[in-house]
Amino acid sequence: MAVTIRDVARASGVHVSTVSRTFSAPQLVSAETRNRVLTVAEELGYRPNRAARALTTGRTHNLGLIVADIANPFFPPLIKAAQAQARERDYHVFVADTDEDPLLEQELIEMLCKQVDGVLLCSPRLSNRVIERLRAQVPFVVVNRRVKGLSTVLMDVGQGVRAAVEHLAALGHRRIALLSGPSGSWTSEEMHAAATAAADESGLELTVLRPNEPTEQGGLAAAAAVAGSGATGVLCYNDLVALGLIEGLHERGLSVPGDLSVIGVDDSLPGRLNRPKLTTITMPTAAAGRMAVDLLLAAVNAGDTGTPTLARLETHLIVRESTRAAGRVGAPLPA
Amino acid sequence: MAVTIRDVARASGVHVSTVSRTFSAPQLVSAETRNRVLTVAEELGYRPNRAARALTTGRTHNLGLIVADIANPFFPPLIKAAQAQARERDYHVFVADTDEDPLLEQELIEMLCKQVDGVLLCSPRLSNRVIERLRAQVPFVVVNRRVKGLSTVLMDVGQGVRAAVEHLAALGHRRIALLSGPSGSWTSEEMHAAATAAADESGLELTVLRPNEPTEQGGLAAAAAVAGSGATGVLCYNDLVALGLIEGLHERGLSVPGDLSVIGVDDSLPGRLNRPKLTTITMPTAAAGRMAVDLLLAAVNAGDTGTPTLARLETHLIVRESTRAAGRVGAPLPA
DNA sequence: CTGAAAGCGCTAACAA
DNA sequence: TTGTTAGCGCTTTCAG
Repeated sequence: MAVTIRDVARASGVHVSTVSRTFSAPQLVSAETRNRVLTVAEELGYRPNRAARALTTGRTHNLGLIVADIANPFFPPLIKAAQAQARERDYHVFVADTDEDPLLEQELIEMLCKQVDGVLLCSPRLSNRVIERLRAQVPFVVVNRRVKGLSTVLMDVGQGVRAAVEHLAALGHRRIALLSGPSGSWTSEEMHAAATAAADESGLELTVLRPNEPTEQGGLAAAAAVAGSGATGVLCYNDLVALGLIEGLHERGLSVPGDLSVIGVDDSLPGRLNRPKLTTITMPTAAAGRMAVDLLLAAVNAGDTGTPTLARLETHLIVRESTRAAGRVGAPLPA
Repeated sequence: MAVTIRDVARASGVHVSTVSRTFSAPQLVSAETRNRVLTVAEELGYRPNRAARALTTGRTHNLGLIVADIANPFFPPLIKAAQAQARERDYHVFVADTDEDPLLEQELIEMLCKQVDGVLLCSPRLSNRVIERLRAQVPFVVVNRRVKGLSTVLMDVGQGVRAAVEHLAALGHRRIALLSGPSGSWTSEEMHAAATAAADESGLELTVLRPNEPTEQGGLAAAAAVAGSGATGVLCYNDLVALGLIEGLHERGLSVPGDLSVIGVDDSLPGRLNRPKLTTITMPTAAAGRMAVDLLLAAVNAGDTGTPTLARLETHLIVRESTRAAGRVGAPLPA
């Protein structure tokens, strides 16, 4: 086995508790001994064993990050930002993928919770009831979902959706469609509510098509329904769905933005690289990841006494090339 | 604090060691007591504390997974597969992102190694020397890099590269370019070697442009050089670079596949969704992730006695829409 | 088959 | 400022 605190104590001629202090409360140790211990520790390649430390302190310095699908391009920037932020705070993060399965999600939380100080739940599919039961075991922070009493990071997709609907209206579209996401998705509900209200205000006719898988297949599968709906502008649950839809429309001889305008959500890499470049709603995933970690750490440190924080992050419409004035095939791109 | 083994022991009227056995060596406990303990444990919601267990057994049942950039679409499928496989084996995985920084990579390994039974290094940028020093601390398995004495999963990109070069030759291209990747990348070296050999065999003139950032920016930045090179066929380090290159070529009024044929590597989501759909070399990332976990677990269980395994996974050329016969603008797609 | 006891590596009172 | 002493939750001999 590796070098322990005892080896360092022996080699530097002090008691283990002094070595311990050197690392966890350096100011309680004289500069002289501290330096000696540090030198010896360095020479021996000593690293405190965090698992052992966790046993006495009750703090593992680990976080759990649970996402529905790592391969969905929405998540990687969030994961990346979260683990970077965590590392900055001297925390490590377990990443687990639920495959969009609520049961697996719950099981993962229960498996992980003994090993972490807190869990970050991203767009969870779990029912609020279950989440509230689980929170007795471990602090949670939730991203893109509202759970009473929990700190939350929300990406205010409604904002972007309103802008998107207005954008479509300004381009002269009269009938629009919304390809919503999986049931249980907070984001999808928000989009629905915002789109309904905004369509109403702009006097647009809105068709809601749902539910759809949050993948390119979902979009592809919805192409027929969209084509049959008479809508000329489509707002999709995410970029992948939008891209799949464009593909499916293409197969039917319909062009984007020539025949239909399509808008995605996420501002993901595939959308940015697509041709036509996808008009989309930004989701500040990296910022959300960082913020969620900070809120989680705050919750961890506050114990049960802390008041939950609600962070609302702005989203924006980014107009690119997949939207265009209605009914004028070949018309120039909007300025 | 949560419910411990002691609570279960008390509530079921047995000694803690019996409870312990019930979970870690059930066959040593009579069916009757076992059931009683299990029932009580269930009722109390008891979960063994893995950190405490690790202290005595020396096994954390955790793995570390270190990648250069989570946001690079090459990695998410690998991460997803690895953590799924690990969970299957009752392991959890820490995911850490090095931002392509060798120093950070080393630091992460050292921070993590006390908490994990083994580390999965994906396309590491670390020098072999450092890796060999570190392996004294913790078992490693390496993906897409050869390190003497370590179990390794290699995606045999050379195979795909040869097919790609032959494909280009068959399409009538005479001058081709290779946009290689970052220095220190094993994959890039392999591509270089294979491309050189294959170009030679096919009588093609090969220009190597390097190094390039493994991102769309890298491809974008290389567009001028590619345009100036006189090559009509380009093989890129990965799909992102290829997509960036296509973009940059476009800005210069050059079309793909009309004027130039472009091939990527990875078969990533953005490449599949791009228009033209990218001709690319598959990288079996999911299979690699699963296999790497199994090799790592084997190494963990074998201790120092095990012989390292070398797994070579096949790669293939997938011809899609970004390649076309040379010099015949507007010619039909190849069958 | 079960209990007792020691100890994994570390921290946290408490004394000195 | 440092050493002493007790554990944290669990496994693992060793007896019984």
